[in-house]
Amino acid sequence: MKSQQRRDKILSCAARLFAAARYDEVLMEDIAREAGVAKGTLYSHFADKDALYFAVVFDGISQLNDRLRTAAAQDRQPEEQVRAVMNAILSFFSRNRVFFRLLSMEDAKAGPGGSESRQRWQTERTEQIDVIESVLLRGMTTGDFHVPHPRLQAFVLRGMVRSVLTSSEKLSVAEMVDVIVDTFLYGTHSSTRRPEAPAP
Amino acid sequence: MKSQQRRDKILSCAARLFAAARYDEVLMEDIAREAGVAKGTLYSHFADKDALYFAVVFDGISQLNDRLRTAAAQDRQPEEQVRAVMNAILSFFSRNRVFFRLLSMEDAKAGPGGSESRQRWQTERTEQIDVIESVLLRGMTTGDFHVPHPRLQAFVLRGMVRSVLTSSEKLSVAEMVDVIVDTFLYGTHSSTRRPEAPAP
DNA sequence: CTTGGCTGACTGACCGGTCAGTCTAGAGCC
DNA sequence: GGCTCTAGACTGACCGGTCAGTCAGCCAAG
Repeated sequence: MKSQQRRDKILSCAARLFAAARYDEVLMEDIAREAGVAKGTLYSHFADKDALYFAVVFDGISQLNDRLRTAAAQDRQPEEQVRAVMNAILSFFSRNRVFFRLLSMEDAKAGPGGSESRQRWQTERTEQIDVIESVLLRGMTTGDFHVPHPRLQAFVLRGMVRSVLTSSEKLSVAEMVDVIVDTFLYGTHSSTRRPEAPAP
Repeated sequence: MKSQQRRDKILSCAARLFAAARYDEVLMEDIAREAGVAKGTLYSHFADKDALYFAVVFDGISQLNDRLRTAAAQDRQPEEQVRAVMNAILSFFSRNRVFFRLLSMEDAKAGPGGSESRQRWQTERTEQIDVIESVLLRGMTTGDFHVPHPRLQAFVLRGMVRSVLTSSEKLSVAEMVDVIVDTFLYGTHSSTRRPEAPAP
């Protein structure tokens, strides 16, 4: 087995374990056993436990951000663009529940304080907000959206993904996208009229 | 100093420390020093580190849930009730940033698996959703709201609090409530008309 | 004097990290 | 092809620091 494959195997096993238990409950030995290598081998790929942990986390968020950027890059009608972005995040996470837990946990920890890794995390997360915000801003310039606090509402929109995935309601990705976009764009007050659903 | 006071002091110091660092980075000795007691004393109030940790967490969520229930109990117009509920959560968290971090972190960990504590956590969190959902349902019976997925959208509404607090935008609690309620009820699409703001 | 809570030095399990030894792939040579 | 040699990746027993939890003694209050 090639070195790269081995490294990937370690990363994916570590991801599973870190998502399932507290940092200090996950032993380097467990990761090694799970990945089918010796403990020492972990240290020839990663400097220490922390480095391995963050390698996992950054692996996840990079994949996600790539998809996000791609989805936002296509130019379409603003509403469709919001849909595309939400769809990108939701389908990534529902394919990779492990990363959903992992990134959620990391997110909860993130704060003003900061090691180097913590700062890089901040950067990557901010980039997501930038992307979402830019979609909202574009919707404003076309006159489609009315978004008085674009940045804040970008946070809200991103947060909706987490909320929907956290609820244990069983919906398809498409349905989740619908609920989010519908709620975010058209609200839940009866006075707001949303587009008619196509007749059956 | 009375035993109860001492216990409370331990709890509040532990809360601060657990919010600021990873579980395994917080030493029982640190908590003791901070609280001005000896390490042994911790063990006369709490069975072990885990018990202390969960005491902190449940202390926080109980306080929050009390306020939430109270806020939802008053009967007013549906929109005002949503405002009141959001206001309760937001003002609690902005007064107790520590609990915000702590509960967010715990939330990210929560999942299907479960020790006894984890299950109790699940119960308390579910209660919040029940309260919020009931407010939405009531809004539907009065015809004010249009909420096709009440439970899911209760999750969304609760999640908005986190999103807004996570964004580092500096807003007052009242402003945050406005943004949340406005977005949730009236959406961000230009076709939706929200009530006129009162003239200056 | 007794009691009950507090103290903090102490213990030992535990686990991150190391490194001397082993194994393997493949280069170089006959 | 077959043989040897070497680099460097892998192994896992071991080490040593760390820290949760204990408990013998202390002290203050009744």
